[in-house]
Amino acid sequence: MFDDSINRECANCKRACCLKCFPEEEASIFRTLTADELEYLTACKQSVIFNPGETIIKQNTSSTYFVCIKEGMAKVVAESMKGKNVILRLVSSHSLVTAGGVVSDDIRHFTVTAITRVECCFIDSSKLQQLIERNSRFSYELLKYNNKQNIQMLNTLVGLTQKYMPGRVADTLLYLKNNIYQTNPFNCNLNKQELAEMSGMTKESFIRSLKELELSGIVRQNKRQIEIVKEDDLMLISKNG
Amino acid sequence: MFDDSINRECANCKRACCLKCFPEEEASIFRTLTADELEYLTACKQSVIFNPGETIIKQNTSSTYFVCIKEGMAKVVAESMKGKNVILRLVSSHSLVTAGGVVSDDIRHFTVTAITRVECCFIDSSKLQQLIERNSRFSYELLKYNNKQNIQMLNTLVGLTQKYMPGRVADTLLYLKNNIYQTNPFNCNLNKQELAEMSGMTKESFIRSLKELELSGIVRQNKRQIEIVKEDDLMLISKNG
DNA sequence: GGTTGATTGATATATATCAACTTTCTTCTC
DNA sequence: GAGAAGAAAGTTGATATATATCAATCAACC
Repeated sequence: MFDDSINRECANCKRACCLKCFPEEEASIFRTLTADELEYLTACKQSVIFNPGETIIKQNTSSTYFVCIKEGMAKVVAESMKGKNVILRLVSSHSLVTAGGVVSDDIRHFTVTAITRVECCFIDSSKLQQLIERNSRFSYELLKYNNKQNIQMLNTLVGLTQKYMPGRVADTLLYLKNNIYQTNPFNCNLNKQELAEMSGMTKESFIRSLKELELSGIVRQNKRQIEIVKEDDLMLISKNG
Repeated sequence: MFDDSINRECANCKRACCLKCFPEEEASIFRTLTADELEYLTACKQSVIFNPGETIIKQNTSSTYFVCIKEGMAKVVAESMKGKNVILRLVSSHSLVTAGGVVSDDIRHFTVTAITRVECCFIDSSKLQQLIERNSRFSYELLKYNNKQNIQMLNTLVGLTQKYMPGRVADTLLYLKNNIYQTNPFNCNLNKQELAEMSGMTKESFIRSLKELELSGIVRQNKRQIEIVKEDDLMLISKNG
């Protein structure tokens, strides 16, 4: 889709300046920026590559950067005591990741870890503040984006606290199909531990619950490929908790 | 603190126009507004009074208003299927309540119900959008406010999904003392059912868990008055889940 | 005196934990 | 590049436990 040579150049140089990170066609927050503003935002940004398993942002650390994912997939994790984690959502290309900080404080409120190889850019968060000053449409989009995440988090909260395991597993599967992979038999690049952390349970419980769905003929799985066979039934399970 | 006659007038007239709703001394989002902008925002706002138990905002309904609490206390509730609710937070004087909508969509994502007698104002949400256009500091504060709520929700999510009952009860009690009543033996105007809904459990479980804390001498309770006797111990329980 | 909220007890159940085992992936060696 | 050895991930079963549910009693309050 993009000029490959530019992408490769961008990936290699430490202080890349390619605007391709923010494609105009995308329904991105950044589409509200003028060429000048985009130039300002992306000048001197740091392009970094992470390998699977590497930490991109670490919870409870202080930072004055925010991150834009250019390529690959990462998980947004809330770490609690005793290594019990909750995966809040997955982020991929063109996602803006502020990790809860940036505007309210400089503390990262969750950890972001690469699942696949991730190409991303670190941009100084003060630039965001400058742009909010200048461009009200940008502020508005940012606010909208924030709000959406808030609502998503609300739904996650209600789901995790009120639904039984089958409902939570159904939610995770539907989220993966509809929001992440967007194909039906999808090749899941998350392990069972991670899927369990998305569903608020132990991996053993997740496996058992998923197997139930398999035995009912609602889903099919082969290694890491998952197929939702009876989506209506799965949605019913999601709804009835 | 305020001129009583104005307050009374404001409470009585259906289309009140008093600016006292947004006191300058308060650390309010509205302090960033100019006199003109504040005038614009508050002109023609609807002042309404709700009795305890009455619904101020109803989840899943569409609305083009947002609410400012002038006086009293209300609970922000996420309703799930089968009457299982989660109380997300309590709001009182000078709280801005958008119920998850306003900027992203016009759908209310949770219910707001009066606990005490509540005086509040309904303001057209399009005005908010106008002010975001005009005043970047206001946008910034709004964004900050949104972010804070996001982080609070995150903490709630992690607490409710990862902690055992004693930890969740401890969280609720500390929240009430530190953020809501701000006195130590506080007179709680929530019933046990509501306290349970704040802690993600049934009322029976909440009562039992609270009694444990009472028997350990960590809290004391007399009717609806709750006193936190050993705050350090309670914080430890909150921390260790 | 009846309705509502609070409390306690007995029991059921969803889910976690622990442990064993199997499969798949990785890496090293020849 | 094939096969062996080791590590990691996945799976299954038995058991423990946190929490919900149901039912009954008790206290408070119009």
